[in-house]
Amino acid sequence: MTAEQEAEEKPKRRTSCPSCGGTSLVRDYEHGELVCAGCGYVIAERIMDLGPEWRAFDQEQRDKRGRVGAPMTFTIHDKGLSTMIDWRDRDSYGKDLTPKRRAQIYRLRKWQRRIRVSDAIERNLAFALSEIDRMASHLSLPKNVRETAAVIYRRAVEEKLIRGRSIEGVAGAALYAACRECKVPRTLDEIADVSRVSKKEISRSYRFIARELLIHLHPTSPADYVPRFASELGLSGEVQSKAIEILKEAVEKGLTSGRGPTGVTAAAIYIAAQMLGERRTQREVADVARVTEVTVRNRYKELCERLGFNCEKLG
DNA sequence: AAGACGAAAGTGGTTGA
DNA sequence: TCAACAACTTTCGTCTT
Repeated sequence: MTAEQEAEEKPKRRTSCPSCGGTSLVRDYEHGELVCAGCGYVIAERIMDLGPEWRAFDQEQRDKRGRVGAPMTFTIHDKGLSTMIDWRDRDSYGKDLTPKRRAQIYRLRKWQRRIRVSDAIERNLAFALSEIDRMASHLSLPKNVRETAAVIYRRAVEEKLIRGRSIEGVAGAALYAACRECKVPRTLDEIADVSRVSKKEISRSYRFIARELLIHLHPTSPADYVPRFASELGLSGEVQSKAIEILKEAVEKGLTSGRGPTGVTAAAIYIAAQMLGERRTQREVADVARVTEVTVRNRYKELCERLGFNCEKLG
């Protein structure tokens, strides 16, 4: 049995190296790999890091860095997490404060009260922005996309579009819009995967804020998906350019309108890879593009027919 | 045996009355 | 609000490499 076949059998957990038989396996979380310490054989990729993302060298640090404690509550305005200025006019040693100090503390308390009122909006914003950031890092999105998403979200707040909608939904929608605006498109599915809400909710929010904020994005160009899909398939730069070339022609002939851009992209990559002898199966291409083989096939057929490729001779 | 192909029925979202 | 509709998916059987 080959290593690949063994790796396919998911439920099994590897305890020994299929290459050298060694039993000391190392989890390399930095690269997300399970590696044999003996021979360096990479047994599994994309393993999940189950531990915290921080490191601690002693108990004190662990206590400090651990975030698992009493649950946050959303019913208290500040989720019970904010620092409160004590009402007693004592310092931390329990001594009385000087009159001057007391006056200063009084002013601080006053401001804390005031700030809390406008805090409702800020709180909403802070939560949404951290949510955007969380999703963006799951999707490995660059900073400019996060910034754009944040700007869109802020505008949505200013226009009072959040009311009646979930913060997560709008955050997802903002991120989706930002991705498209920055020409690093992610599909709604991908956003939904890292979001806490459904795809439906995100798309509803997206349509709504896009209309209200007068964001009109051009329909996503299939070519924008090429680099990501191609690199996920481990295809060369030549294949990418070829795919983009094919797509350009397809756009000119109107083969893309009304079609899902990902399906068209998948087909173009499939053809390009075949032409340049870096053949990938329809299944592989379909998987990275998150469409079905059938869709790849249909687009592929159309492209071949209309662009005059000879399907039979491609392989 | 895996991959490619195609038919047919099903699904979720859009559109227009 | 509802039905019609196009795109896409799911499923499954057959053909090809």
